Amino acid sequence: MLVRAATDWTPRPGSLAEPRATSGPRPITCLNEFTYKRGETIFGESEPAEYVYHVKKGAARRCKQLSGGRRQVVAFHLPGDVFGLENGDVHRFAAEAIVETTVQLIERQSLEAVGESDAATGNLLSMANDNLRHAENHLLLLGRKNSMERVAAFLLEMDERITAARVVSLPMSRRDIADYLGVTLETVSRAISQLHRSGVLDFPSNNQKELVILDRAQLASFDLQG
Amino acid sequence: MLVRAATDWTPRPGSLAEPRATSGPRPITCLNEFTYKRGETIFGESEPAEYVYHVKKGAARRCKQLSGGRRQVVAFHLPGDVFGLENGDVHRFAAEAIVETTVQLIERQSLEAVGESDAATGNLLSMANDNLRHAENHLLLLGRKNSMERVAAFLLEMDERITAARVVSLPMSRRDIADYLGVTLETVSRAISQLHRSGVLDFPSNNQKELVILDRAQLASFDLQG
DNA sequence: CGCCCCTTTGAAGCATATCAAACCGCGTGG
DNA sequence: CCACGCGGTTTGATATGCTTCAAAGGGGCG
Repeated sequence: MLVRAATDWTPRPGSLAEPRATSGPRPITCLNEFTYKRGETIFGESEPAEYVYHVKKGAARRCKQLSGGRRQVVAFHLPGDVFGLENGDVHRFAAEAIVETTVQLIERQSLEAVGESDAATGNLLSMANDNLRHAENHLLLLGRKNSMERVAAFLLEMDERITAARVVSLPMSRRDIADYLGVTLETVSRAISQLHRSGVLDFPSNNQKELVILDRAQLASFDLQG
Repeated sequence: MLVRAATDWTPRPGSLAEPRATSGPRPITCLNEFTYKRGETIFGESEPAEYVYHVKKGAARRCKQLSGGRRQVVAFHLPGDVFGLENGDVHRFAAEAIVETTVQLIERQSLEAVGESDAATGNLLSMANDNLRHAENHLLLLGRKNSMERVAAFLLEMDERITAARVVSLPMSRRDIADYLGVTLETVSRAISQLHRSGVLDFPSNNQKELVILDRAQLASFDLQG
């Protein structure tokens, strides 16, 4: 097992006064600056995404902590950058100040009202955000998962999307899968063979593009959860 | 050197009649279906992004060919998916039909007109697309680059963003860099040391967070170009 | 000055790439 | 109908790049 990442950086729970804790309507209408000290959490994973952040000074990292002490930093945010805009209503990654960092907070609602006034544009934005979410999930896979975790994640993804009558019909070749997962086709093949031997999946027809997942729970246990 | 990807799949240049070749205003106003055969290119890298594609049947891959025969598939698109919406006016990845695939073509302009009518929403969309572009570039890095290429790409990115008077001031630790690049901090350190020994960069002060890039061209040559 | 944390450097192990060959389903043509 | 060839897949053996484990250096701050 590869364990490549940080365990020693400690977000400080509840160390912040205003921006993280509030939930109701706030006196701020649009702009407001706030300064975080080195190492402080700007927002945590799964926190409500109430603000969008505009970096004025300093630097922040946006990242996710995975099991096994692994961490993936998806982006660094420097002065001028805007971050924290989410598709859903919670942040999918944590944001932390790398050094003392001043951000301008923008209420999300003030942006949303505009976006939703225009259905067509709202759809465009929603599409872009869907793509972004997929890309960011894939960053975790490519950055921090080993080959078995990658293949398990892939099969679960396909299982969600293209199952017809319990059988997953993969249209793409092993090479396509490999290039998607950032490994070689041999590695993909070996992982699938191992899952077959473990009884997690089976090949109902005599071709390799159709498979049945026999033990979804065990397959999920091969994947890594964020 | 790791060479992990495909060389044998061959997009067929100019094999398509209508959707790829046209440039002027077209009779299609909004919807139009088109079917691609297995292996056909739906659009190539750097082609004008005139349409957005809605998959009706089949499957497509969106990918980029890198030097050294490496390829990264950034996404598979299955029925119901929409793809091909770009921030700029060219496609940054190629799209190819994996099997016989029917897509609904939507003229990009018909969407854009709406988006730009609303400046605030246009900005939101633009922000989301900026994030998406960054994430997709990072997918290439995490999926297909070796450690030296990753570190070189990182230094070039930081050089563009935080150079003050020729000196690049990195606010983040080696561990942060490592978790961003999907390697260990030791690997980052070794790569930077090697670049130092090669005369590509130097440390003007006696701390490791400030560095000067002496030979930008050589540094770029350590990176991998898509 | 001395401690602490971060970084660098070294040595060894391991996961995955690479190289190679066998296997297999499938279409083709004899 | 079967031999043949072909592309894709599986499996095996070896190589290697990066991780892991370990320890030494070095700068900043008390």
